[in-house]
Amino acid sequence: MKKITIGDASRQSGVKVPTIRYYEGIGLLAAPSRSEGNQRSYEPADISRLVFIRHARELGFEVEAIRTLLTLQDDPHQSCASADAIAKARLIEVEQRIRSLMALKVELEAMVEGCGHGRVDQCRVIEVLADHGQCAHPHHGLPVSSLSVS
Amino acid sequence: MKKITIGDASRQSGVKVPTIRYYEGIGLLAAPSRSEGNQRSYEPADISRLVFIRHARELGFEVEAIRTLLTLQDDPHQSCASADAIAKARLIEVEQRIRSLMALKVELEAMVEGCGHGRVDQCRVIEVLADHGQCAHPHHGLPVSSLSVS
DNA sequence: CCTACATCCTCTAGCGACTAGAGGTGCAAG
DNA sequence: CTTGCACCTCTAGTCGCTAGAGGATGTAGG
Repeated sequence: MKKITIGDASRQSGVKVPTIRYYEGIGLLAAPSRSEGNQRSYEPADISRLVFIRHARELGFEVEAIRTLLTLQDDPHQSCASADAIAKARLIEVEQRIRSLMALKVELEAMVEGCGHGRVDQCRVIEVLADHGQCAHPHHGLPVSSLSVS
Repeated sequence: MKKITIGDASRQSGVKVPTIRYYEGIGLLAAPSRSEGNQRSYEPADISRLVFIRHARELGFEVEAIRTLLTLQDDPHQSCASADAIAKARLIEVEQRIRSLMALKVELEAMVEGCGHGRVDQCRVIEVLADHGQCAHPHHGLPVSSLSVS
């Protein structure tokens, strides 16, 4: 048995070292055995689990959803209805988010296009922001709190 | 002059009461005058500023970008090149985010469709998550850290 | 065997943009 | 005068990490 250090686990899974420790802390990944010098030593199964987690995160699943998906994976005789429901919910979220972003895109394009590159008092960017009534769409349908840049 | 309470300011602007106080704390909104009983008393101009901020947040602008946009608005003789640049940068972000989400949508649809609604050991949702090689696309192009649900 | 140096360890604090709650005060209606 | 809501300040929590301090371990070369 060759021992997999946390650094190797990171390179093999694509999950950063501090993130692996973080996942252990929140109980997404079981605490691995330790070397004599107290260093974490992973098994190939842990790498698979990390890849699973990373992929799910890339797909935008929340940690709590991933926790559920992982317990499902651990017990393959269960019905996969929950996994299906989680994926479907995420799909709906993604579709809604795409629609919202499309509306934003239209509005941002109008702002940028309308800007005559002059002074601020003629700038459509500033103007549109100050007066929501000028929007192409009445609203974008998202609570302010739910916005993210990325 | 009728005094506008923070509650009225909230209702008129669509920004929640604690968020208004938060914006004051981070210097996005000037501290208003106070009533005898130490309660905030807003002017109509403050409401406009809050509407501006809310709209910009709805469009996904970061607080720091909004801070810049607000200083531009406060000095209308400046060139609006910065405002234009901020809006353009945001537009590019939105376009990239839409592309990423479209890729996710394709993958999630394949997962959901492939699920035979049986047991977990035949579930494509779990399977795809465990093995990134099964993805339609090699990757989604986003760092894990940049993902958000909304 | 000694020294570098990378990698590992734990722990705490910070990010952005709020949100929730505790514990207390102001104010307007009945 | 009391009820009850809206307001006040302050601290701490949310999510999913990320950064840094300060120290221990492991490995490769001399």
